[in-house]
Amino acid sequence: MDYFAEMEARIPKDGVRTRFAPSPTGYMHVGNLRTALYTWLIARHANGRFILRIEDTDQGRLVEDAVDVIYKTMADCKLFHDEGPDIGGPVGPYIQTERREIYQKYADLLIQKGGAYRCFCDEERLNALRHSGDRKTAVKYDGHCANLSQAEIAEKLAAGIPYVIRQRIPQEGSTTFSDVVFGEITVENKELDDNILIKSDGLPTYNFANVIDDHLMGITHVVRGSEYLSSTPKYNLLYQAFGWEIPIYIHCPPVMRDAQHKMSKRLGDPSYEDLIDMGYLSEAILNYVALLGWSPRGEQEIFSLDELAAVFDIHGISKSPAIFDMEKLTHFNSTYIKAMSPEAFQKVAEPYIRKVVTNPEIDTKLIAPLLQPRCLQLTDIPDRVDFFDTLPEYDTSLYIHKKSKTTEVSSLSALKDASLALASITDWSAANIHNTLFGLAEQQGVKNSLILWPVRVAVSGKAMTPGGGVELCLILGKEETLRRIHVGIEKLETALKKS
RNA sequence: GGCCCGUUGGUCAAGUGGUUAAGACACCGCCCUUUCACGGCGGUAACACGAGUUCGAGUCUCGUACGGGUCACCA
Repeated sequence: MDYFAEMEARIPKDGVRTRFAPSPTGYMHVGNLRTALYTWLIARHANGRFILRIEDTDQGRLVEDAVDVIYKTMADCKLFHDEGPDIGGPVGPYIQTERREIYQKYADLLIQKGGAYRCFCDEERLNALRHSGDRKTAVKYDGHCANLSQAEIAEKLAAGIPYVIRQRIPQEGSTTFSDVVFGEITVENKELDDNILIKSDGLPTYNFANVIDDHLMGITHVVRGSEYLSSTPKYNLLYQAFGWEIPIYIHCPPVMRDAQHKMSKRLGDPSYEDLIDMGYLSEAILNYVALLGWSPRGEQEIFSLDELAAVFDIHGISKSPAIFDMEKLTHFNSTYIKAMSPEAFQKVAEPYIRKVVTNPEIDTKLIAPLLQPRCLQLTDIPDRVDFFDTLPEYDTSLYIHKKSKTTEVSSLSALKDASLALASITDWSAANIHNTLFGLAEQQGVKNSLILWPVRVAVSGKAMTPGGGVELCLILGKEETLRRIHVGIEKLETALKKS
């Protein structure tokens, strides 16, 4: 068996195989994450295999540890791959720089078949060519080296002139391909350029590597961004030149920051890691992103990864770009937070609470349940619970609540009564605090809020708190509660004396 | 500029010739309530424009406008 037959023989031919093929940039774009998700979903839906391939052929853009970011993100999102650089597989290597030999052999084969040629043009000539037209019209490669004689080629090779390998595009006819999302697209071959397949450093460009790898790795569904739509005809010509079967194409429209611009790190848009740092849960991000450009049949919006895999249908992917809406993500996030078990929430909330609540006397296990139903992002937490540690300075106008008809005067008397009543509690439990304060209201024949509002303000110093007065008193403990109420009484007395 | 693609409320979107044009987020109002929130109920709001085909068009065709992609030894 020759080299090519051996390579062919390695290709698995058992069902759906998809691949996520990021370049290691050091972070995960939201758009990339969505592509990864869809790719994973297609494989899982079909009980197929999901492959991770690293596209690192651009030596100029190497980023330290960038591959680790990819592994970490994928694992974080539970988008586990079946084959990849770290775990191997039948059609490795899965890192493009380790496949150099393969691309070179196939490029030589393509030259033999007439589908490619060596080009010795230097940068200077190419630049001159590019600027030759009137600035507005793009200039294709002029085919200067397309028809060199064997003798000329041998001579240049012997002289050690650097060269690239270019795709030879047929001058006549047109190329049609079919995309699951965009339908059938036809372009005239004369619109296509003789793109570079192998760079002078010997590494392939995306244009070549993606075709070779997708074929050799047995990829059945090619999922990628719609920016590749216009070069897909060239890839098809490559598949044809090799006599290979063309995969199913699924081009996804971009994720936008607004109607004009793609989301971009440079414009300050958050990457996946940024969103995590902003207190979003990866499950919520994934769920939101799944629906950004794809819609299921029914009206369900909340899906676990497994549920998504079960219902995901590539025909539901939309053609038009979608604008990323942070507010809707936030909605998904709060929904996921509410759905967590109290234990799970306690665990993720703990570090955020402890950022500001350093007093070891305070039990975070009592705080977390108050936070859970009203937490949109985990990063909301510190600002909401900081008062447990130290009572903030506050203005007595907080005691005035129009709806409950509380005033500074009524609050002063409520606090005095509450202070007395609470002081007599021996067993500091939620039930006892509740009965004491509500009993007070009943006994005085006033609305509950007339007592509870001032108590809550006095112990928190805030207009907004997680939980009501009873919960806060319980968490703070008897001593601290009474101390804070006395602070409140003094504040009110001073304020009232002034006026 | 050439080529390719897209266009349903502010946003995500359903819709495949006949619908009161779904649903979700956001927004507004009401209710509940020991605050805010949560929750419940209700509301405002859309087929880019113009021709054509058809008894009938968001759905088909053409054009216009607007927007995007692409035209690298980047992916």
